[in-house]
Amino acid sequence: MSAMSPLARPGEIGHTIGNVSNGGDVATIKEVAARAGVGLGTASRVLNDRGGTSSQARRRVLDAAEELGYVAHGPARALRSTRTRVLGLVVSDVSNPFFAELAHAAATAAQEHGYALLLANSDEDPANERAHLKTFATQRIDGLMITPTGRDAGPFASLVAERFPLVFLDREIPGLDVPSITVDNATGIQQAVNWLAQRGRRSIAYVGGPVSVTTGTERLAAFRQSMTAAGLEVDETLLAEGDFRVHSGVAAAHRILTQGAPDAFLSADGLMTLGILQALQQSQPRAGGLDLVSFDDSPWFEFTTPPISAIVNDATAIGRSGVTALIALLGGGTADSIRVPARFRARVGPEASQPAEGFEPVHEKGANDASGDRS
Amino acid sequence: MSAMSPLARPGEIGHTIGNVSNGGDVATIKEVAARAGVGLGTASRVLNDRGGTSSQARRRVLDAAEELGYVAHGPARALRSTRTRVLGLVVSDVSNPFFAELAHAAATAAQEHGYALLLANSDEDPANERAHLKTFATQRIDGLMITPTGRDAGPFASLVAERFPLVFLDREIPGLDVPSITVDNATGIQQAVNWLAQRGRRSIAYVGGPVSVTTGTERLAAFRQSMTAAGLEVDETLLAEGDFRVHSGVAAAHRILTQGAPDAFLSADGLMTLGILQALQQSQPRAGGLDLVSFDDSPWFEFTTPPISAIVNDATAIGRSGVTALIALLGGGTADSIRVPARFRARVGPEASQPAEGFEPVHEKGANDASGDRS
DNA sequence: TTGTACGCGTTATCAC
DNA sequence: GTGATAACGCGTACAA
Repeated sequence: MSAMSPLARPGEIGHTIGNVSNGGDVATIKEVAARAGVGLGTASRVLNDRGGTSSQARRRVLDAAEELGYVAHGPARALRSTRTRVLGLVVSDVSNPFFAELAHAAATAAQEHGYALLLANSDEDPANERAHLKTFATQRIDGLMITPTGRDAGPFASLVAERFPLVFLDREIPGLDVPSITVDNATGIQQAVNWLAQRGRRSIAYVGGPVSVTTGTERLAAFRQSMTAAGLEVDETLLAEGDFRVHSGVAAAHRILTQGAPDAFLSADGLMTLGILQALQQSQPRAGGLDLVSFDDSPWFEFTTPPISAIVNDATAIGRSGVTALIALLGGGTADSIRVPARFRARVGPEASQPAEGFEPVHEKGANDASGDRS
Repeated sequence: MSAMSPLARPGEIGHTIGNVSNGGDVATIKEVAARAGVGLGTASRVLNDRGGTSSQARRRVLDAAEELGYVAHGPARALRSTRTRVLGLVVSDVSNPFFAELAHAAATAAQEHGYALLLANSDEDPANERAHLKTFATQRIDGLMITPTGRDAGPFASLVAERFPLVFLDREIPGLDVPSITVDNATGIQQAVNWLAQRGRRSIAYVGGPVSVTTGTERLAAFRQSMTAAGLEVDETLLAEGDFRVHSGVAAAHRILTQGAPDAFLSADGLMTLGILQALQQSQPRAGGLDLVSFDDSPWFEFTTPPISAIVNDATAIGRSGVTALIALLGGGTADSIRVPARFRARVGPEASQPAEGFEPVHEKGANDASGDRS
């Protein structure tokens, strides 16, 4: 059945995608050339828009391609050109809203540049990460974006040595000269701490990420520094190291609440924030209230008790910028590392009514424009 | 530089992934064979674990491959075998938590079966969908999973005619004989409506999805039927059609609240639920309270006012089952359509204290185990 | 401007 | 058990 199936519209995909169940009998460029009555080279030139062809031949080739439903054979093309038009994205965990938004942006941007996107989740396991890199290597992706797990340069050393197009997203590996698109952790944390300090909070608990990744270490360092700068003391018993997952937030908060009585919690990531919230519900409400601040924003932070203030981490910007940087690398150029700005979004309940000046208040009903309505 | 870069560990990916910036000088199977002192066929047989080789030759080939850092060339392999070991997933929008979880499960399952996963977002636009199918076709994916946008069989007709491995996820195209993994919309909605009825709610507003997709129509039909079965009347002014995005939930709720005074809202998807919640905050709280129920669960539903009850839509099961079905198709077998069970999770605030019997109460603090802590 | 021949890396089919 | 060799679909240098 090399004829088009009756239901298929001309120019549609369809029969051209088949390769397994059927005989893989898709029109080849050779057949297109034959039908157009031209040589193979001419057909190739026309289909790749490379000029040097008579408009007559061009017409005939395009018509033939249309009629046969020709779709270029990527693997064959890749074999010749050493380019697959496929990018790879290894993310910690797409089911984390931050990475989901990042993946959405990256996929869209890749598509805009004519690239397909292979997705994989490391789930914070270096073994998974290695396996995915191997898979991607076999697929011969043209470039790689990754949120690296761990601080080990090993898995990337050879890529760097070969100057393979590589971009780190959200995190980086210290000492490796690889373009990275990261958020401005320090400023974000600092704004949050300052805001808490202005509100009179003095005993601030901090639930950080794993020190094995830069987002873990940078945010923790920023917290310490910001506390000192604000004239507050860091109580080591109010510090916990989580793993960017919900449960670690629960556990951390429970432990902290056992050992002390903080008047605020600062969390290094959205999922742990959820965990902290769960733990808080199970504890006695503190007189004087308690502020909760999260790295990573979510639209529902507005609706909890207490409302959750956030350091807005622009995943879309990181995803898009990552693709842009990678495309530059692919073109043989260079790409600079980028620090995406973070901005603090204060949210307070109706009872605590004096807003600290200089911060964006969002507790008026309906003033929330970043409502997660994206598409 | 066909020698291994010094930093690379043996067996690591690395230089084998390079193909653009460097000369693409990766060890080929031919070089492996030469170094092992065997023929090309023997090398291929060993590297593909196809037996029929002496253990001696086997050893030599594996050693040579290790030393050269050989990684199979997927495109070349695909050219010959007509199999890419790549699956495609087109999802409505990965930044929607439901689809994010689905994508996570699908990617993991694919990896377990030795497949890579191409991801794309249709963003509910048929034009995007077509473009992605075209891209996937060019890449010669082995099989496709998709949450179809619209009811038009056109884009899939030729795939079906060719018996191309195809599975619908979450939705389906009526009249098309394609295995689908969908949730049991009817039962889920029915449980929700019954629960609301038992709580004495009589004026229930419904914010549905677009009627252009089966999740939109099925859930709406189930709502009407369940209302009737529960002895309740459907007030047409309390019905709205949204588009599965936040803003449509806001708009729908505003319109409904202008025209009537429902004592409950039922939403066909998690994002619209968020929108409804936003709208509710801007309106006068209703005496007697108001129940909010959402198709799709989220861990934070526990913490809002009012708490949000949910019809739990198991995205992980859908994603995993989709891959399983696709793998069966790839093996030349058949796959049955599956209806994943939905279960209702009631959540009520502390003030409304008489729980309806027969439903799972989750408002006790800390009883929430499905806390979104996945990885 | 056009057609032809070669080779990309791999697997499958043969004789040996 | 093993090693040549043909083919997969395509881009391109080269000849015409």
